Amino acid sequence: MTHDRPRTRIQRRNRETILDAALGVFSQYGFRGATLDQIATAAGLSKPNLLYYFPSKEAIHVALLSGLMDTWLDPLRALDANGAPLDEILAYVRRKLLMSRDFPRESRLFANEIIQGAPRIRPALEGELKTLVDEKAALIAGWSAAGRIAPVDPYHLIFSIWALTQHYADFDVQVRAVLGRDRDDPFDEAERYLTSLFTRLLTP
Amino acid sequence: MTHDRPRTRIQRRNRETILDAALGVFSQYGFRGATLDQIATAAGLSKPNLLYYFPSKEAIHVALLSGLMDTWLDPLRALDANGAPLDEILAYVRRKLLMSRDFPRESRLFANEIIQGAPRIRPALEGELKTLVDEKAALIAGWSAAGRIAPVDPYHLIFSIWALTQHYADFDVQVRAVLGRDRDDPFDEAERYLTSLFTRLLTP
DNA sequence: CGTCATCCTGACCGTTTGGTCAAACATTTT
DNA sequence: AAAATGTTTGACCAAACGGTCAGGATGACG
Repeated sequence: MTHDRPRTRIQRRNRETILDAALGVFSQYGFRGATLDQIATAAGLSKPNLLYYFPSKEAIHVALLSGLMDTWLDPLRALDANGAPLDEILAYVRRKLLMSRDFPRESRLFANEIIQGAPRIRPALEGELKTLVDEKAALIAGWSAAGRIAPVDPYHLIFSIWALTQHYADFDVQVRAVLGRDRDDPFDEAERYLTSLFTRLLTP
Repeated sequence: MTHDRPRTRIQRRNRETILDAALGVFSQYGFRGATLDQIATAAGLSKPNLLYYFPSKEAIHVALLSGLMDTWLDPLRALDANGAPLDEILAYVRRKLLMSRDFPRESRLFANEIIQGAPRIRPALEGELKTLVDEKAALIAGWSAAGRIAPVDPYHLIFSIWALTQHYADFDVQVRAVLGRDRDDPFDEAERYLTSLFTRLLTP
């Protein structure tokens, strides 16, 4: 059984190779659209060898998703109650946008899962995710009530940060098609635009 | 050959039934993840009968996408150069949000296609879509330069409208999971929030 | 070097997939 | 009512799918 925690370096290396390859395939085609052969080819391994490291296709997908959820929420977790409200939120936007730029495959994997109805991570959405958002929404509502930022619905503020930042990862093809070739990097432009947007929105 | 324009009522009815069923399946599982059997079952027809009306799985997908593109751009097309700038943009946001509420499957179909790298509609993105956005971006830039709305990057303004409105369709499951059961309809809340957001952003 | 656990693969299996086809059934036209 | 046209299906096919397995190759280690 190699399906527990990895014991050797080969296991660690190959499991990582597989997850990296699977991330690329799953994020593009979704769970049902991805095939073990695609993943195996991308990983440079044989199909039976994949199944030596993971018991099934679904196990690979689950491993990716559960590993992802934590990373994905980190930027929000770092929202600090002791910081300056506007700066904290702008910093959060920036962190989230950087994740879109540096981990677009992860963003698309997540998007695929949600669009599909979140069959595998619904519990995490209603548990872990909701708990964290509730907590941070309360924090933002506090800032709002104290007049330190303009009054906003904190939940929809968070949604709008997710939507705006993830859009540049998930819809990258569309963004680049519309902007054309001879422009600045979309992510640089987005950072300026989003900073300005949220500054205007939240300044009391 | 029934693959040209429909001639009889039965053809018109069945083609529509098939497209409606296919929309549900493709929008949830993506092109590769969807199966003809799923579509056939959803449509209440036999699989060979599907292929009597459409030559292939891909033909169904293409029929959906090409029919969609026009509908999808209509709200933006209606942005009127002669209207009051802020009202025009707010009305556009509202139209787009209504489409997310009333046609979430279409939104997800589109999202799936883009996330996948737009293999079937890239030309439309770089042609039809880009042309329309360029035109409307110029209009918005004009309003901006004339001081009728606050200065903004018109392209990213349009992106942000897309991102914010489509988020409520594509990530519906997540939105509802986070908001919980005992709240207002997410789309009503979103309308108030987005109206306020764009008003603050664009008021000079 | 030997040995033992780990790692890898070719061949294979049952099922599902997109698609075909001849023939049956239904409808319209004459 | 008969002929012609349009619609539907059961049976079928080759390819692709997720997964298994016996056994060979490769490494770790005394």
